[in-house]
Amino acid sequence: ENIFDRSRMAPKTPIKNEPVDLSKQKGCTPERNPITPVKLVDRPQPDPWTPTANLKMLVSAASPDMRDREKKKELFRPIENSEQSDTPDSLPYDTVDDSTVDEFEKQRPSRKQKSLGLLCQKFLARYPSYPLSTEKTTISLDEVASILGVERRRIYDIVNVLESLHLVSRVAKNQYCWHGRHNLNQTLKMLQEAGKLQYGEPMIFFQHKEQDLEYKFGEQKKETIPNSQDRPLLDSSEPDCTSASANSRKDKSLRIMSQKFVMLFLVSKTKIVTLDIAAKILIEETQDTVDHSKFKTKVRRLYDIANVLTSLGLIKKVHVTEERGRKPAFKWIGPVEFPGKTDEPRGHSPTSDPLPGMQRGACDPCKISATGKQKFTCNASFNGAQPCEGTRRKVSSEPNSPRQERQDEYCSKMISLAAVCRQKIEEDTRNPSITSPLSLLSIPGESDFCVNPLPQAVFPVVQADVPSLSLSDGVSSQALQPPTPAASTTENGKPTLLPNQPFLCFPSSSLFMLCGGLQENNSRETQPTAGDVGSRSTETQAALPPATSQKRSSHQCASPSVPVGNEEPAAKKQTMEQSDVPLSLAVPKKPSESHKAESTPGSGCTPAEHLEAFHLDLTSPVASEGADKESTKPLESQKQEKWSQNKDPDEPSPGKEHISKENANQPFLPQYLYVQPTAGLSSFNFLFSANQAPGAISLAASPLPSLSVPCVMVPSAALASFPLVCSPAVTSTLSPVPDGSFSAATSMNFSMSGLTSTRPVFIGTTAVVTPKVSPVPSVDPQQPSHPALHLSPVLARSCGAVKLDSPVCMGHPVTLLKLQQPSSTPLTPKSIRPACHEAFFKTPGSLGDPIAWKKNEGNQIRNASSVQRRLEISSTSPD
DNA sequence: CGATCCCGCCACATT
DNA sequence: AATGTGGCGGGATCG
Repeated sequence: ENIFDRSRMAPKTPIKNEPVDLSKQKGCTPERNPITPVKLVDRPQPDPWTPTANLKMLVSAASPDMRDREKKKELFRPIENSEQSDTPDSLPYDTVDDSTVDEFEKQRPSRKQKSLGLLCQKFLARYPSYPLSTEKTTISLDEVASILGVERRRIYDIVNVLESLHLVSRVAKNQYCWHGRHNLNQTLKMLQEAGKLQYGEPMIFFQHKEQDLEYKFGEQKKETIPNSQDRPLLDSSEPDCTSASANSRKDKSLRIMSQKFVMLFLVSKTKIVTLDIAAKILIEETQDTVDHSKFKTKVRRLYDIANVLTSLGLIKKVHVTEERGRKPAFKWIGPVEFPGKTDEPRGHSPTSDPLPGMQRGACDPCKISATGKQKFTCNASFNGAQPCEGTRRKVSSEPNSPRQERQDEYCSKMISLAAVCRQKIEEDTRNPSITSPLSLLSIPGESDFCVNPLPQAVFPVVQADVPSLSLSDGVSSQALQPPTPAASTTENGKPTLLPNQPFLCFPSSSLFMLCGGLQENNSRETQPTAGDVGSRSTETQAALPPATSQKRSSHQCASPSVPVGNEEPAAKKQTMEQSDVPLSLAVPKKPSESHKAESTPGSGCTPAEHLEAFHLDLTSPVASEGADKESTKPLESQKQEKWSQNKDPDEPSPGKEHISKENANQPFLPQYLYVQPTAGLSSFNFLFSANQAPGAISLAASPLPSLSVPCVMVPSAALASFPLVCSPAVTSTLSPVPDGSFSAATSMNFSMSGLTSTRPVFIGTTAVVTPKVSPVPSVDPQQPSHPALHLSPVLARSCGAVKLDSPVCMGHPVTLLKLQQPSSTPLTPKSIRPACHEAFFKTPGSLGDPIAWKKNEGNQIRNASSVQRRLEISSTSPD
């Protein structure tokens, strides 16, 4: 196209030649000449100029119209430059010129293409999220500006925000140093703490009135202001800069604003901040007084900041329905809890990862690195201390996906499910014994989706709920009650575990691992990571639906994510069907002390890293969406089924139970491996017990011991969000806890929790519960071996072929459900399965080649919208 | 028509 | 003074 234009332009241009802004031209890459022979100005050389330059030249020369067009084009070029269109000939255009031209141009250039958010993504794509420490990446503003085809001014907008989060630091004039997200969590934590100080605790920014949320800041703000000034908070970290002088300038208002803005999110309970509120707060004025103009300006800046944060995957745009109507707002989808503290559980939501492509290399590495780094291992784990290491970071990928659309649907579904679940749950919960249902929550993301539509307080609810579930710890204790009726889906959604049950549910997110005995676990981070990329969307899916609160039956698991548990070969089928639900793991053992530990924030344990990766994935809305749907339906059906099933303990959650049993049986290994889901898997995570068979499974990647297996799958999504819990391992290794007790779980959670969010995963020790009974529906629960076997096979397959559907299915928790209730299957299965399948695939792949997977699948996946995938999957499932 | 937010002028800071 | 930074808000575009 450009070509065309150029050609057209050429004539004119040459003549004028004016000055054009060469300045801008800079370093563009030289293009091929193909096109343009146009003589650029003086220099005949076609090539030399970069596309941009040419354009500019032309533009200047050209009429205004032309300019615009040109500009637009320019934008593209940098990015894609080459698309030469071929035809210069395309007469049509030429002839038509104007009209035609316009069209073209219109297409391209839209204003959005130049948006700061997009620009920021491009910018971020150039650097690895987690650069090796060894490499120091310096960023030249001029260079970047030219490469990206924008004026330097725009780069400042991006860099200033990034700097506020310490992703970059200014080293010299025109030079910035890229740090990546390694310290992001730390920075966020600081901001959160600073925010608390300033703003006071959790604010109540909003209160949601029942359904609608409102945010009121009013008063709360007040305080903020005072402090706000202080930059110290913000930057305390930034030392360098500081040089004294620094303060003075107006400085950095953008930087400061950015930090404050982030703080608002971190302090907010709902994690949603409306623009106007933020603007008011940031303005310092507490009151409305502010002049309108000032307010307006502030809002403008906030948009700039929000675009960058959105690109970073830390927030996403949502709308809040208030009294007056809907207001633009942003929801925090980044990590919420930082190791030390507990905040709210959920935090992230979905992010899509559109970017992946962009980042490509970078991403992978990052992820990988991340994974590698961390492991979330909880070493101590079970024993009380939990030393977990991991940092968790959530990384978010970039949001952006369009896909969200579907979310709504999901949301609605979820909601309904949630409601149902809730009821059930409530009922279930009643039993005190059970602590709470667990919910998995996978869903944080969901809420997002929902949010808009649902006024209800989904968010709030969710958050609260989640915590409650968990067991432990401190995590979130706050919220405990599940219940709000209103609570939206999320609550429900999460899979709750039943108290007694021995299972754990994990959210779908990707990763985590647990270790029972082992401390280390291995996490396979890499895979997970990979998963993120590829599967992100999918992953989340699993998480969602948590609703089931059912008691013991596997349902729980199922609900949100799909857990899978089973897997026998034969079983596979079954399993597959089950799919969606999150898995629950059952871990029989108990952990002894762990709980306590858990209670603590778990700073240590979390597997941050993995999480991070996951988060990314998780975050993506898309994923969540998917999850929701899947989960939802299933849930419902499940519920019913479950209910019925509940009766039969045995059948129901096969996977889980047996697992648990197995675990019980095998006490040995407490360890589990966690495998992150890869993209495909997204939802599920697998846990393997260390013990088992020998190498049955070897994960490709992982070093871990191969485990044989008894694995548990956990939905990845959930995990990400939530802290995982590890059950104590199994058996005895740890101290034996009473079976029933949660302790084990707790402990597990604990560690996990630290990580992530609040949501916890639970693992119940339960073995107790039904091990016998329930034992897994799927196959034989009883036989521990099976599981192992199953898994292994699966794994093997996965590795080998990865594709296997069936295997996959098996793994998933879902299966469990199905097993229990065949009837239900139909519904659920579909939805579920898909997920499962994917998950499996991915997983396996991940195991084998995580990376490869990503690429392959990821791409594919990406291509297809999540929805599509689902559909596809679902279709498949039927068989 | 309100929400977004691109664009780039221009002031202030730094060199 | 030149150049780097970045506040700021007009007004175009989007939805």
